[in-house]
Amino acid sequence: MGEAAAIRGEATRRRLLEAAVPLIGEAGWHAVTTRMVAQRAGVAPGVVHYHFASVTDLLIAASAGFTRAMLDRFVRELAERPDLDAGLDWMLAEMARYDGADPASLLVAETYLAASRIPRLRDEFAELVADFRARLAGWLADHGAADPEAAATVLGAAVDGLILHRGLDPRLDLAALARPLRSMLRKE
Amino acid sequence: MGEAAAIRGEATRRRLLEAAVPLIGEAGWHAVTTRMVAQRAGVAPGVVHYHFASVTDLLIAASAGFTRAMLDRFVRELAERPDLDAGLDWMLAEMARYDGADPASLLVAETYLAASRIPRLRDEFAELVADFRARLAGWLADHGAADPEAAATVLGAAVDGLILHRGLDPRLDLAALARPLRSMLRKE
DNA sequence: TAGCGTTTTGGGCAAACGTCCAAGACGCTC
DNA sequence: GAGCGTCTTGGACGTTTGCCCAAAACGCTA
Repeated sequence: MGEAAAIRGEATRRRLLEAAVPLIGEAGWHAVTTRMVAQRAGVAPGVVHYHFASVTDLLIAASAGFTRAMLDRFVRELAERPDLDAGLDWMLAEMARYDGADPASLLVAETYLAASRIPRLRDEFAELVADFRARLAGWLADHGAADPEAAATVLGAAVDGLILHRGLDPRLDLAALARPLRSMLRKE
Repeated sequence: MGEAAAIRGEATRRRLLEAAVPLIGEAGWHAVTTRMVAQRAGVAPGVVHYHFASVTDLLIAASAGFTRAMLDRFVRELAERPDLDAGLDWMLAEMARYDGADPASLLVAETYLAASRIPRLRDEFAELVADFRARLAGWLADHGAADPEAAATVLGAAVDGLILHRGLDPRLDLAALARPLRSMLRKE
């Protein structure tokens, strides 16, 4: 049988996913079309519906995959910071790499919205975020933060919110936020 | 001249805006169509392009108008709270009224995203949010909060972020967040 | 009542959409 | 080289979109 063809097909599938990721951010979830994805992936338009049942299916797979990898990397790198202050500073520096209008930031925001209308995506995304929050709370607890569960919730929400706000005003000074965040985590 | 006609026309224009507001939240910015808005407003499809140059124009006017009124009310009611703790509790209670999947929450999120792609909307929305942040910082300063500028930024971002997160998990306990937020605002 | 300015109507138009499909291309086994 | 399974192609289909426009409706003035 055509084993090489199957491998090549898998590569095409992956290229479609990789092409879809920046497009969701650039054009918006609803504005991504089959032809758009196919063109950026360098394949014929019809190939999308060979590998995916629908455009929505492709977008769900692409956005969930990207977000999962992103959060994973975030938590993994955070774990390497020695204490709360270093972790906080790293988080703020990490966020400074995104201006809120880049494809990665926009993809996450688009996925939040799409999730509110696609149950399957909401379930998957909710699990991702809950897992992220739990791991963040664990790290906070391990490093002596006060009220780690609630603090992780506020911190996680603030990260998403700040990314949105930076889309409106990229000059927003993230480093200046270290002080109030530190107070929040300080015990007693 | 037809003065009554002009008044009636203005009423129709307002009805189109009012019809567009929930639709942006329900269907999503890109999914709102002329015929959809016209039907909900109870008018013929063509009337949209009589009162607005384009669908995008209508959506910009509708979303900006709604957001402005919402933030205004928020700041006005917050000003009535006597101290930081009462203000914080009120904010959390206010947010609990939205489950993150209601049209109002979704409209705000949709507007953030649309703003990233429509310069005119971004400018208008950025001004709204900056003004809100400044007024929130003013209230915090008046009531003795530490680092009011930075705290207002974190607080404002956390509100938006929490609304997004509640769309994924409506059971998220907002009242439990009062403690870390209080710590953040505490002086010293 | 006739004329005028404004608003409203409902259908028409080209363009773009998601999806499908018959035909071809490719690599593999006999 | 023939046959087979998988992947790829490019165009066709019906639907829906934003926008436009001639005609009708309306309230007003003269």
